[in-house]
Amino acid sequence: MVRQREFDVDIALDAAMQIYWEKGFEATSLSDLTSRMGIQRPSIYSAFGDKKELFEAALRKYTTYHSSNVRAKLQNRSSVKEGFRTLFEGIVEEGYSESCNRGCFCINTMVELAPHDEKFEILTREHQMYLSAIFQEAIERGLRSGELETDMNAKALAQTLVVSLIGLTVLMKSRPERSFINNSVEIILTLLK
Amino acid sequence: MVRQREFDVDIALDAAMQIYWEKGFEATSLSDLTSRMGIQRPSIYSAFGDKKELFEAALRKYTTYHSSNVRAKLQNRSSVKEGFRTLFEGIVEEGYSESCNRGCFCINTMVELAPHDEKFEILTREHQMYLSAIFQEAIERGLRSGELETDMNAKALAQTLVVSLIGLTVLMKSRPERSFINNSVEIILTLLK
DNA sequence: ATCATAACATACTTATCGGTATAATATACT
DNA sequence: AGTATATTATACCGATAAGTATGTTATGAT
Repeated sequence: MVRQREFDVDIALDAAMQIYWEKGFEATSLSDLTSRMGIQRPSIYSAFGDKKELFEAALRKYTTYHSSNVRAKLQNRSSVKEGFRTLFEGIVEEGYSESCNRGCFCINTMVELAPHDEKFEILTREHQMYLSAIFQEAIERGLRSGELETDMNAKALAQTLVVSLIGLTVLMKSRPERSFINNSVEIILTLLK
Repeated sequence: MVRQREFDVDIALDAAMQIYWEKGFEATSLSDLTSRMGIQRPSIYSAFGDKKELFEAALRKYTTYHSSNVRAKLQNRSSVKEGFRTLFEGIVEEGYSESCNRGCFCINTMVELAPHDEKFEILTREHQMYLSAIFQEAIERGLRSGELETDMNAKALAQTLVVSLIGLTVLMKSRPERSFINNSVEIILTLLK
């Protein structure tokens, strides 16, 4: 039965993700969304629900995409240290190259919505926990292979690297001098020894 | 000549700071501002300019207040290490105790406005640079007194602590388990040795 | 006491906000 | 072919956004 949808839900959601990522929840209007997604207002409501539900779907899409991205960066290297270096330096390069520094959609949401909306407090927290688990696995791999010989707890170290990555990502938004960032990255990476 | 202002500009600005700090720029309406500041709309415009100029004034007030707060925490201790511990643990306690976790107004602005408004990119960057300088002074004091004997560059170390503090402050918005934060703080503070 | 001036409270303007009612259109099933 | 149903585009809704015009009130200078 019935007429079928003319747009691809996943492509539309990706477009929504891009604009929410760039502008945040409040600063993005439904007109922004319709023009970027290439569909009309009622199509958004029927496919995704209201503005906030669409935002949640976009953020969920982002976190899965981001998780697998991070995992890939850490796994596609034989050296764990090099994996983390690639990850951290990637954030830095991205920050300096893009004209508008979007940063990390999840971190942006942690700042904008988590304090006022429990759903996003949980969603963003869980993503950070997941990243921490990915980091921990990588560190434990390095310990087993003998590449790392730190006496620090792998979990605690992973958590610290998550905190550092958040700090770097956020600080990049103010476009500080490269030396500031480079200095920090070097010291953070010395934790992996 | 002429009628004199019935409200205290500084008190009104403080009220504006509180609400902007709590809700951010976009989510704060002029009605929010008038009710919290206790003055009428035209009074805001005549005393502070438009919504964004008021925001800028509020942020400037915050950064000076915040800088001196941080400086005090680091200086009112004989031990530099204890000073940093007080600072970091203060952020953590604040985050868990407040019902709405406002975090740091400057960091919030770095995320919300810096990527889209050069004025705030500069303003927020300069505040972080200033904090870094305060941190560096404290570290150098510790080196001179013999309390610290790190072989790391004091400036680079200060910059790393700024990055870590940003990361902690932001992550607190998702209210992670205490152990996550405590682990991180301990490892970050081991950089000071 | 009068006058010039600026702060005040009220009420308004224009634009845009998020969200929806409506009617036309297209498709799958009988 | 006809019918039921969901999608589409258009146009609209009330509410609220930021910002301002207006007339009243208070004060310092003459």
